[in-house]
Amino acid sequence: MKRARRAGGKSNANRAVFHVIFFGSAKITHHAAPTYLCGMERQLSEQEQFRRGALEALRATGMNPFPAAEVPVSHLASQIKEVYPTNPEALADVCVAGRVMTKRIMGKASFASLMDSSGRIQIYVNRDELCPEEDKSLYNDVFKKHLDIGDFIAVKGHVFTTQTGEISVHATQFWVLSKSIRPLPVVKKDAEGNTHDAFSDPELRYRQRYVDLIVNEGVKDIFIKRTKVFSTMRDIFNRAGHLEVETPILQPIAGGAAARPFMTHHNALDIPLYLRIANELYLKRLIVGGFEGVYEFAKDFRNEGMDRTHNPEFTIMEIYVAYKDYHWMMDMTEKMLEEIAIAVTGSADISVGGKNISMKAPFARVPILEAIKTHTGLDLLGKPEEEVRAAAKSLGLQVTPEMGTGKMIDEIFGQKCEHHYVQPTFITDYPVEMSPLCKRHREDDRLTERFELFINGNEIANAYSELNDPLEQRARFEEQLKLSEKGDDEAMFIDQDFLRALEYGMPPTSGMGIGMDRLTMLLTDQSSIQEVLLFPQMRPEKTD
RNA sequence: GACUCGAUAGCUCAGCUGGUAGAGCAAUACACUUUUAAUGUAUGGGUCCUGGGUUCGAGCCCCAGUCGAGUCACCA
Repeated sequence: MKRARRAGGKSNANRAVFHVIFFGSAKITHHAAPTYLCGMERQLSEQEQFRRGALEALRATGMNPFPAAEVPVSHLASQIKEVYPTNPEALADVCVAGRVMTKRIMGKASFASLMDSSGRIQIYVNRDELCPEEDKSLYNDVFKKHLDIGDFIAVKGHVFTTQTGEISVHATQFWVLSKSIRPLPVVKKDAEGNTHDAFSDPELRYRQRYVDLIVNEGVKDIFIKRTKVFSTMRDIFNRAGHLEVETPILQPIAGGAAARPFMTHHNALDIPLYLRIANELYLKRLIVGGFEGVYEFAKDFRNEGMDRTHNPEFTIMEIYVAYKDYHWMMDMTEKMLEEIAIAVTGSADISVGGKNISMKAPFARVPILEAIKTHTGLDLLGKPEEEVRAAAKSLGLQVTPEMGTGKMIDEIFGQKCEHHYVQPTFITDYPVEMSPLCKRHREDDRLTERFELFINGNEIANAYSELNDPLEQRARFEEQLKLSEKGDDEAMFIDQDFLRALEYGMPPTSGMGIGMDRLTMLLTDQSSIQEVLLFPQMRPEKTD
């Protein structure tokens, strides 16, 4: 009953729209009446006033500038361009809908281009075909005067090619779907493909991402590719039988990483809560619980500085697989990244900032102390803290007394080695002090079974053979506590529940986190994280 | 957090030595029935980021602030 009534209402509305548009014919005078300025808190620009005038003028013809009815779209712009060259007869009666992006009026004939989700298509409108009767107001007033760049319209007609060879829709009917009352930046491209008057101010582009997506070619494509990165990775994991899960974002202890958290408060429980900085400890609890492969695309939050590669909220994919080690994880990762690169860019060879990078597996594997030896000549394997400190100083690094061996080695690698690894390289076997959640190396207990993957000099992934000895894990947390007392504000908290879980027993497990934003930056050749986030964090706009 | 650069019309940008605020696109009006950065003619459009100061006079010089970009620091 309810459904039937709704369906009936819809088709009536459809008829009503056609009726008012094609038969309404009030004489239109164009001026910006002051009535619709009443109650506006903001001074309107001249162009906004003209557009509100056009909106009222459309209403004065009896037309609804914001009709409710479903639009009977038959083709996307891209489909028309695809089909026409081989089968033009199939396009004798099409209906396309989209946003008006350009308008060229040439007296009794006009061109406009419509943009839909697939791209642009030109439409051609001829006065006497649109208005075969005496009354030419639909063309002279509605199309020529009240239709603006940015408006949504639909047109019906047949597809043809113009004298200059452009596939176009020869419109015999059109109707307004939604009026735009704010002028859009008009970005033009010339015959040589040069862009003119680009909408390029980064502040405006990020704050008004909707405008950026409309007028800047290629922006949509970055986000389509971003989604492709996620969906390809998800497919690979699902194919392997791993389970996608969700774990808490509000956590009583922000664990699993070294970072300053955002803090919030739960009113009913009257307790502080933290926004997660990682989900590692929760996913490992699930391995304890008997799942053998779990993963999550997790929004993490870190209350730290913002720059070209850091946004306060960002996305990490973490995966944990039981009975595997970090060698297995490297094998899996390199194959996966090759597959994703091909899926997203069409090739395993990608170009990043003018550099050619091969994402073809296998990737190089270099122990961190070997990397330091190669790039500094210093052999730090098994060296006591004082010797490492002296080495760091000799390399011109700032070292403080509270920095342990691990931190200093990390510093040396970061400053002197990291940027050399442009081609994908697994840096392995980090000192145990830097990796409190990672299992000791099976052959050298000063090291851990850990790797970080570097591509284009940036860290993309971080993985371990996970530490599953509950007593050693407790001891490592206690080491962190000491670091914290020494003044390291990033040292980890002790998560007692996580330790309790490990005490029940966790199978040998390998885990990895991949920075999804940075992976997307790499695969879309973007040097700023803001270009791969739809809505990057910004300071609030001033409101007056 | 430090340093550098920037903010002028809807968009992109000029603006000289401190002397009435400029261009292109967009807009408005007219012309133009296959154009495409359409074209031609005419016209309108400004809190020069904000607040102080110097000066007869500030878009421009000085001070403070806001917002953004870049570099560095921080950041597994």
